[in-house]
Amino acid sequence: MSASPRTALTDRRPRALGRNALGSQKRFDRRLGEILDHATAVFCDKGYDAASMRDLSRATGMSLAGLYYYFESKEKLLYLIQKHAFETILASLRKRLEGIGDPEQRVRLFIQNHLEYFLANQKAMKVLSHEDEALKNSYGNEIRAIKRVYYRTCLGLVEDLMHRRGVKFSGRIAVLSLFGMMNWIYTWHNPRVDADAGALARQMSDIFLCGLLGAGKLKRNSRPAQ
Amino acid sequence: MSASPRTALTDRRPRALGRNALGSQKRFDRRLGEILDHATAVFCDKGYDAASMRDLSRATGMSLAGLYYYFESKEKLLYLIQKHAFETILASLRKRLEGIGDPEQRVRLFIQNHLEYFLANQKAMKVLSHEDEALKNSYGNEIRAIKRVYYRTCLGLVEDLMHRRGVKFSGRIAVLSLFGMMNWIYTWHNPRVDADAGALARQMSDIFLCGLLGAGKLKRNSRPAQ
Amino acid sequence: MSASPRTALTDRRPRALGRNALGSQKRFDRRLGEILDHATAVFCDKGYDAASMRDLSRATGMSLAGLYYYFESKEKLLYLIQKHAFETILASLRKRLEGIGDPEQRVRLFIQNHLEYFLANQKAMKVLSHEDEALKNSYGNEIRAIKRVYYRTCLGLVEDLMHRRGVKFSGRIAVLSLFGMMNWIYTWHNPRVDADAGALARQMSDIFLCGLLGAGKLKRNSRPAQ
Amino acid sequence: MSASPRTALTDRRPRALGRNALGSQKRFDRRLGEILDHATAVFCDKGYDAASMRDLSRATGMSLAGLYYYFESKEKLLYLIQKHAFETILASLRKRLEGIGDPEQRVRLFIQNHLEYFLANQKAMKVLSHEDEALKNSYGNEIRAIKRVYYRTCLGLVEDLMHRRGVKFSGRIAVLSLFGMMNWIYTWHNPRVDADAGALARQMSDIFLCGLLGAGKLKRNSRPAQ
DNA sequence: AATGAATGAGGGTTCATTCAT
DNA sequence: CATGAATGAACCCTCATTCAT
Repeated sequence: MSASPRTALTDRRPRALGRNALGSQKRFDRRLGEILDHATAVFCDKGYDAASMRDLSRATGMSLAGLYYYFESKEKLLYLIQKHAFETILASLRKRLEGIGDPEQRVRLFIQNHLEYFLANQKAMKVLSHEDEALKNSYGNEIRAIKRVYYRTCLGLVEDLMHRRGVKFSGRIAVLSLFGMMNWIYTWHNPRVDADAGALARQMSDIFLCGLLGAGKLKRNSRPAQ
Repeated sequence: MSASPRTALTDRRPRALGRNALGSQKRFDRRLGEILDHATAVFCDKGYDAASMRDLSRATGMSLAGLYYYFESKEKLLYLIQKHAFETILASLRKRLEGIGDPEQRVRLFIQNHLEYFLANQKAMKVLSHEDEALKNSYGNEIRAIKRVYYRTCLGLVEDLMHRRGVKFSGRIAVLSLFGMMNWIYTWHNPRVDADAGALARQMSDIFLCGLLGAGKLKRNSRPAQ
Repeated sequence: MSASPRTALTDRRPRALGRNALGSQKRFDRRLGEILDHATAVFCDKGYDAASMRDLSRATGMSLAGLYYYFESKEKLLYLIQKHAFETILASLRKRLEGIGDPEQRVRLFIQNHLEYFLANQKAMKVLSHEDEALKNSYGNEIRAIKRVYYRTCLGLVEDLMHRRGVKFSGRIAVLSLFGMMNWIYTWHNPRVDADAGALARQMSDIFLCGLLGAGKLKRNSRPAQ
Repeated sequence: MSASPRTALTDRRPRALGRNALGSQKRFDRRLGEILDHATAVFCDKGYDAASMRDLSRATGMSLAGLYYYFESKEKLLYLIQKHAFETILASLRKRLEGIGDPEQRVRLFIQNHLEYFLANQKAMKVLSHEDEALKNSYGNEIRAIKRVYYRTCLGLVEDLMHRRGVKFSGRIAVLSLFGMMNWIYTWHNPRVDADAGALARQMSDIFLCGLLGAGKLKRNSRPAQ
């Protein structure tokens, strides 16, 4: 995570920056990214609620009070982790979809993008999937808003495809089933045993697309449930 | 939710209970079941780690110390909830599978059984799905053992079906994808908006079965991963 | 302990006794003695404060509430144990001193009586020695009163002896040193390794008597402290 | 009471402390020593088991949580108190024995050292004597190891003396009787009534030495028990 | 830029005890 | 004669967070 571009994850710089402003800001963000990485690992292992700031202090090698120089609360840490993951995956998706016209290809691309990021950032994605309800109030609202955008993007792709193929099926059920297939991975994927992101994406795409297109041609599913 | 046999709970009580009247045993189990139900709701809402015994005390209307008369620890509560859910769903599955021979029907039945129980006991099933790693040591091992049995049952059904249809696909990926589709439901299902268990089961079965059988006939999936 | 004579250890019989009164009282006292024995063992092993009524319940095989039929409180249990021990040892001492005139023999007899009871009732005596300050208020006062009688008895014997031999030494220091020697035994005596009560009594008597009579003839101890 | 080296306490703190300023270390140790002193008083008055961390919080004027910044557990507190007492008394003993050759003088010096420390640190010594079994596992083992060294030192002095004087007596019984005499003091010594350490040491030394040397010349004790 | 020291609130759990039966 | 069920108070300990430095 710390390697990816990150621009001003937080604006909570405590005091006016002198002539060294730019370098200082950069250093701040680098340190912050490192902490975020450690926090991701700890939240992944113990769960957000069970993880303590002391665990984080130990993991980062930074003092308890030092952490609060970078983050105003434990909640904010989770918020930053989740926001960063969502924004990165969304940005990557948008770039990849540019110039791709074929609706099936676009859905396959969505799945591939999701799984590649998922397996390359398993810990962050587990935290994203598992700590879905941990954030309350404005932090939570902001994350939920991004999530909705992501969901709707997928829904658009799927409905596009169904429309082109003359298939009738509940887009909501289809998309949420797809997310289930993909996000559940964090509960079982073992890198030493299971296929890599490319193979996994192909298999899940095949199941999902054959399933959706096949099911959509059966009589009973021809009226989409709301 | 009906209670587990009393013997499981007696360890921490001052002395072994010998000659309980039958009525007393029944009353004990009824009270125990009520508490378990409240605990399920609380664990569902706040998550196991974030839920406190004081929350439970409030929810049940029983004193904090009173709870410990029925349960020796918070962990044991979660254990009993998860064990009960798994055992009930497994027992129901076995009964339903009796006398059904058609492999596709058997897979459909598995899905239907899972979703019916899932939606009829949403809170318990969220606790089962979401608190998968919360239990440690022997409690955790016991639950994981039941879970493995359940997983293997499903794997058997799916592999049976693939074999009959001459389909090649990784059974592991197929089954885990199916579980993902189904278990993810707890994150989105809204009884006022979404279809009921029967309809949902039909739709997911269609996607999964069309998907699996279709995908299994594509060239690239003809060699099962690992 | 239950084998020794015990007359109405408690008068807390809950209701009027019918025609079966005497037998009932006997049965009550027998049961009570059994419980007292178990309590002695538990207090000895864990210490009075660390021992819980649940420990006692377990040890006696009686329900928690059942214990309270025999004893009104945990404190009363300790009180009864200590009182019984002191009264028994005092009664035995008085009997043995009857008809013995020689002052040295009388002191030796005191030591022998103390150590015989100590080793025959090690657990009770550890509870007596170690939980010296655990009892408060009236229970504590009563025990302290018996203890004072016991102490003064010993002091009388020792001062008698010193007087006869023309020895000057602080009786208080002498007697309290003797009690220290004897009571400390509970911290080290191992029945499989150490001598029995008779031998031990002889050795301690020799040390104490030679010591007191020898020391009392040195110049510097000839003015007793206070 | 001076504090133990900080390293012993750092385990539970969020991260290993590296570059503490020397002044900081000193301040920490001073505070730690103050708390240890208060804890000693509280453990002395109520007993280790009956004393609560809240009692300590009250006695020190520090918050409950604040105490845990200095000590990781109640048990560790007792451990530090006992260890400090034993190590101080042992160090003092070794210094005093240097250059003293006469066996009798060496035993007298042992007694004097013990009683001087005992009366100068009555509370700590009561905690040492009375809470002998409270510490379990590794803490307990460590304290027991120091205690054994102390015991054997004394045994060596006493056996030396007996050998020089041609006296036969069980060294074990002699030494343990001496410890009994001395350690029992915490149950009765009243500074306003009783002699000071010097006088007490002289009296006890006289009793013990006259006793041992006298008893060792009586016929019956000429074969040492075990 | 980061820390040591400290805290109020709350965590899970156990306590001695009671009372209707 | 003895119990099962229940409780308020207290237990030891950890939490996220702050603030002077």
